[in-house]
This record gives sequence, C-alpha cells and structure tokens, in this order.
Amino acid sequence: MKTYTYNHPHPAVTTDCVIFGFDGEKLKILLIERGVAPYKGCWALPGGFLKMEGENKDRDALDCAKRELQEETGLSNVYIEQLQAFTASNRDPREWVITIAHYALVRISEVKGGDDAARAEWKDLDNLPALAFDHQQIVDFAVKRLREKLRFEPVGFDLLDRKFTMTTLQNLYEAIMGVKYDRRNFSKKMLYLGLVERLDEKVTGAPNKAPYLFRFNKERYEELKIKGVKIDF
Amino acid sequence: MKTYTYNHPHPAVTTDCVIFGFDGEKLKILLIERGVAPYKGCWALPGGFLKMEGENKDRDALDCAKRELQEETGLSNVYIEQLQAFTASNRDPREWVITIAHYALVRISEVKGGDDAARAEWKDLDNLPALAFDHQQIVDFAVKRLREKLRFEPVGFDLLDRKFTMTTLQNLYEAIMGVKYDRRNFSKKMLYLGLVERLDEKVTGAPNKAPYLFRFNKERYEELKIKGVKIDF
DNA sequence: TTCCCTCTGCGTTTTTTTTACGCATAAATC
DNA sequence: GATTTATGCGTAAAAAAAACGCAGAGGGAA
Repeated sequence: MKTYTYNHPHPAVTTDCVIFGFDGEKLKILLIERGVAPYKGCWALPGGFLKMEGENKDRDALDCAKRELQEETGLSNVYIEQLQAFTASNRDPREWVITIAHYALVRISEVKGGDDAARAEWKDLDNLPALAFDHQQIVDFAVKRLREKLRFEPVGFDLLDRKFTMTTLQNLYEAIMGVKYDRRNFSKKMLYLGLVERLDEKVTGAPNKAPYLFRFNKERYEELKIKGVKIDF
Repeated sequence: MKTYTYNHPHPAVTTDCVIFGFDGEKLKILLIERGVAPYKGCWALPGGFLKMEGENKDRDALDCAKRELQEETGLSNVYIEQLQAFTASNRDPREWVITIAHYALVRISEVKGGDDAARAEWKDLDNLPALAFDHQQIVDFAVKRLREKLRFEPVGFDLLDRKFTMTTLQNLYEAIMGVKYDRRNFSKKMLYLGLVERLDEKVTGAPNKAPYLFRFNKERYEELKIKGVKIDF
C-alpha cells in the first residue's frame, strides 16, 4: 500500500456541504445516512476527503465540495460558497480531521438522486435527526450565514423555481429568517425594489383568488448589489 | 529525523491572522517581514503551522492563531475570529499548504513588540507593500468581513481606547467603511442608540472648541445585539 | 488684545422608509 | 347562491434617515 511521509504531522482535510432546499413551505437540507464507522447509521452532511492526487484531483477545497455536491445531486451549476473550517482536534475519533464546510443553494425540483441516492434524503431544517461529528454545529453556522446573506441578496434566485407566487417567496423569507412579515408590505417592497416582476400568468386550483406568478429580475438585482442596497425587513 | 506517515496524502495546515489596529486616523494591519524563503524579504501576515504535538499543542485552529497573535503582540485577550480557509493547491510553492485565516482587533497602544518584534510593523491598510503568498487576497477578504461586522456590531470596542472623541469614532467608521458621514447625524445616532455615553472630560490642545470624551456602554451594546439591531448608516 | 480660522455642540426641517391596517374581489367548496 | 379563503390594491400614521443652519470655544497670528 502506498504511503505518504512528512517531516511534520499533517491533519487530514475533508470538505462538507450544507445543501439547502425549499419545498414552498419549509427549508430543508440534504443529508446522507452513513454506511460506515464512525457514526455508522447516523445522518451526516455530504462530504469527503480532499483529493490531492490522481487524474481529476481537486485544485482547492471548493473544487472538492463541488465534486461532492455533483455526486450527490447531479447538479453542477449551483450557488456554493465556503462557510469556514471546523478544526477541533477531537472532532473525528480516527485522527485530526479538519473539515472545510460549505453551503449550497439548490432547487429541490432539479435534484436527481446522485450516484448513491439511496442514502440521501431531504430533511426539515427545524426537525433534524441526530447528526454525526460536529455537523449540527456546522448546520447552525450555515443557517446563521444564510440569514446574513439574505439581508443583502435575494437567495430566492437559487432556491425557487423560475416562476413563483408572492406568497411562496414570502414563505421562503419567513422560513429562513424565522419571523413573520405583513403580506401586503412584503409584496409592496419586493415590487418597489424591482427585484421581482409580475407575469401575466395566474395559478388556479386553490380555493381562493388566483395569485399572479412572479419571476426575479436578474439585471435589477445586479444593479442593486453594486449600489449596496440592503434587502431587509 | 522524525517523520509522519499516512495512507492518504495530507496537506500542511497553517493559520494566518489579519491584525487590525486604528491610530485615530487610519486603519492599519500588523505585518511581518519574512526572513526565510519562500518570499524572503516580503511582508506577510503573522502565522505559522498548526502545532499537532508537544506540550502545548493546539486544540484547534483558533488556538493556533491566538498563539501566533500572542507571540507577535503580547496580547492574549483580544477579539479574534476565523475568516475562512484559503486552500488553493498552488498557494505555497513548497507543498499543498492550507491556511485558516483569522482576523483580530487590537488596540495599537496596548501592543508591545512580540518575541521577534524587530520584523513586525504596522502598515496603512490603504498603502500596503507587496505581500507574500495569497496574503493580499486574505487581507481583502478580512476588510470585507470587517465591514459586514461593523454593520451589526460597534467594533470600536476593540479598536479604540476606553475614552475617545466622537470625531475619532467617526474616523474609525469612515476608515473601515470607506465612506463619509455627516458629523452631526453620526453623533446623533450614536447617542440616540445609547452605544456611547458622554463623559465630563474634554480634550484641549487643538485649535478649536474642546471636544468631549465618550466611552462605550457595554450593557447597552449587549442589549442591542440580542435584539438584533442594525448599527448602520 | 483682537481678529481669524477651525472644529464642536445643539438644533430644525425635509424627505424617505417602515409599519399598521382597511376593504373589495376572485376562486373553490358546500 | 352563500361561504370561506387568500389575493390585490390602497391609505394613513409613525419612525428613521438625510440635509443643513448657526452660535461657541479653543488656539494661532497680527
């Protein structure tokens, strides 16, 4: 068996990814049921070791996280960003394993089971099973970061389908921020900022007035981002 | 020579720290002139390898960064936080070296030369020398983070002396955010929020009306932080 | 001393943004 | 056709932000 020798001790390095999705009502994350020790049978974030050699080795941690994400969801062009490293020396019982945590925003509807789909499952964020390692801590951190991000960027771009109702968008905001907004003021602000534009389509089927569909205005969003506007409630 | 052997390749791991200081006018960071290759003679962020063994080995990356900070500034109870990991496989010519970047806020007046002070120097943030490795990128990232932080927390707590004038506080805000505020509105808001309180002391010496001194109200600050108030302009 | 320059402290007014809430209406159910 | 439910559009009050006026202290210069 090939071995690798250094003059100083080196920690192992993995990446993990908190993959957020939204089903129209609740915020969810994609978890994997571990098939091997440690924490066998526990649910865990998708992740794996940094690939430092071989044909398609990783050039950096983001590369590695994207590879894991692709394997698990089949998606390759999604929003993904590094959270931070989790480095406690005892976080893995085997050896000192540093993990570089990331988070991604995906459309649940676009996710197809990955290479080993059988063990991947969307779980409600507000009702997670016990997680392996320090993954609960990572998830908490990711939620905190997502909330901060939402104050400056409409993350709905990446979590919602192209067309959506105003109520769905508001549900998303409320699910992420954990608070309630006034329906009329929410709509007014979204429209006023120009972030969403109304389509001439409506959704029927529900026992109420048929709501319009909306879509994001990417140009307007880029414009606001440069100006540094806060998209805040 | 002792060696360390693994079944998979492991990257080396360091921590680096962007140490911010404020001299009343400009934002500064503490840099070290490198005495050894690579980048010998270049300026670099204080940092070093994760200590994985020995008597006082690090328990995590933060531990390591604090140790470096203490060595360089003599300070041990300062604000320090992880930024994120920088992981490009080619960022160090020697081998794959991941660095976990941190940033710290210190009072320049409290910093005494560290163990190897001769090579440490405060540099104006807006006029940095060429930096080693990807350290310029790390600094840029740290500034970005500091700006975000300032929107929700009065970082002056950690960067200013206990007593300061309103103008000094405003200078700090302007130095960090890179914009100008109206003097009267700035003061009004700070006082209105209750974050600072006026003392009965004034500063004489300058050819103008003697300004009052102020100090932070820590209790009020904690109160606002829990309520999630944005301290924003 | 007196004039002058600078920056401070304490205002006011205007504009913009946020918050609170009223009400008629369309779609489905009974 | 009546009822229920959530939608679309609107207004008024409250709060926050932005713009700006002005007298005054403290030192320097004539």
